[in-house]
Amino acid sequence: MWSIPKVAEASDTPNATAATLLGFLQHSNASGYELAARIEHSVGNFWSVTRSQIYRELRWLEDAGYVEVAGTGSRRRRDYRLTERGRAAFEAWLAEGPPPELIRDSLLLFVFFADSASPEARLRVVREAQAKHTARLAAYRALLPEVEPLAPTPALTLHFGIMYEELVLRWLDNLPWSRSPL
Amino acid sequence: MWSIPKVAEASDTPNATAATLLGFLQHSNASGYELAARIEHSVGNFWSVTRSQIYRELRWLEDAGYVEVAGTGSRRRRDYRLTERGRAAFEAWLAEGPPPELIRDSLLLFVFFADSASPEARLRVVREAQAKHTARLAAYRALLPEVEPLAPTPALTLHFGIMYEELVLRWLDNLPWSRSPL
DNA sequence: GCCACCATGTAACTGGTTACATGATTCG
DNA sequence: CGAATCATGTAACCAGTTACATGGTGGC
Repeated sequence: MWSIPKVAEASDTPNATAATLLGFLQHSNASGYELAARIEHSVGNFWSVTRSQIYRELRWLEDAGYVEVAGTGSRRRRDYRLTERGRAAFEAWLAEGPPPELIRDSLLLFVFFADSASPEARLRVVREAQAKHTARLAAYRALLPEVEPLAPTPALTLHFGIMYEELVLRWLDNLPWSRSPL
Repeated sequence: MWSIPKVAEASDTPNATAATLLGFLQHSNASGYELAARIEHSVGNFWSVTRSQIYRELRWLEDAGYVEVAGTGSRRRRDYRLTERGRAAFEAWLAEGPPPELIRDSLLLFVFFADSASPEARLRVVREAQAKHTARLAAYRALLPEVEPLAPTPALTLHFGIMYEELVLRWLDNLPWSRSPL
């Protein structure tokens, strides 16, 4: 028995982060920096992407022929344009659909182990989480009337964000040690 | 101006995954394999940890003096015991509290871009997500009566899971294309 | 006694984050 | 004009996932 020789076939399907870039390049050309800025305030709320990643993926996308340099600016700025193949790759990514996701939240980890934590720590953690999530909820609510008329489909994710923050706050409120003053 | 010489000070605070191992070792000694099994069905629902990681962190924890080999079994099995310093490190981790987490969910990414997807893809994605989350919800509900009496604090995370799955299902149900038969 | 499966672990890769570098621009 | 800040990007590190390896065990 011989092992099947492994053809080093570079995968040609973009990962979710690369696909995000393709998605944003549909509308207009942009540099990595611009993409970062646009992403941060929209998708960034539920799909964090850092600039480092963006540049890496842009290089990869260029190698794959999914984007091309549309122009170059001062300092080392390069603007990218979506190619036809890139558009197709984006549509293929959409057609495939997202893999099932799991929650991954260290606040839950803390609560899981909360019996081992001091009452002070428990209370402080809950208070901090409440502050954080209250702020996010307010930010999402403020955003909604701006976003919804212009972009109803993306706004569906904002609705999710709002429902989620409300849920977390309800849950925090009902933690047994969240009311007792130590 | 000289740059400050960087002392290669290996950080001594465990990351959340390592802390999880310490948390589980509080009750009883265990091998990496056992830890993996215990974690998978409890914390694993909201803090996924693979065996590879576990072994890496165990080596690190041993180097740091937070766990020690308590015995060795067949094949290369090694059972670990929490040390006093390890217990202290776990408590320190708890006292510090979790960093604020962000949602990261590619289903939301899909919905964000859903205007570019085909109606078939939209419908299929929603249906698959509904199936997945319905199954999880059922599993959590089935687990609750077992877990809650024995471990009420950990069960709080199960409550969260249930509320979360219900929320996702509600949201999916209300997506504009989720009802229309294409 | 061998085959299938379970227990146990390592290695390699991918993706995400943090830290750093450096060229323009604005403003007091 | 010099300092602060913004725009742009690279490099190094860390954590998570996938794929592989190998030693025991229990049933036929």
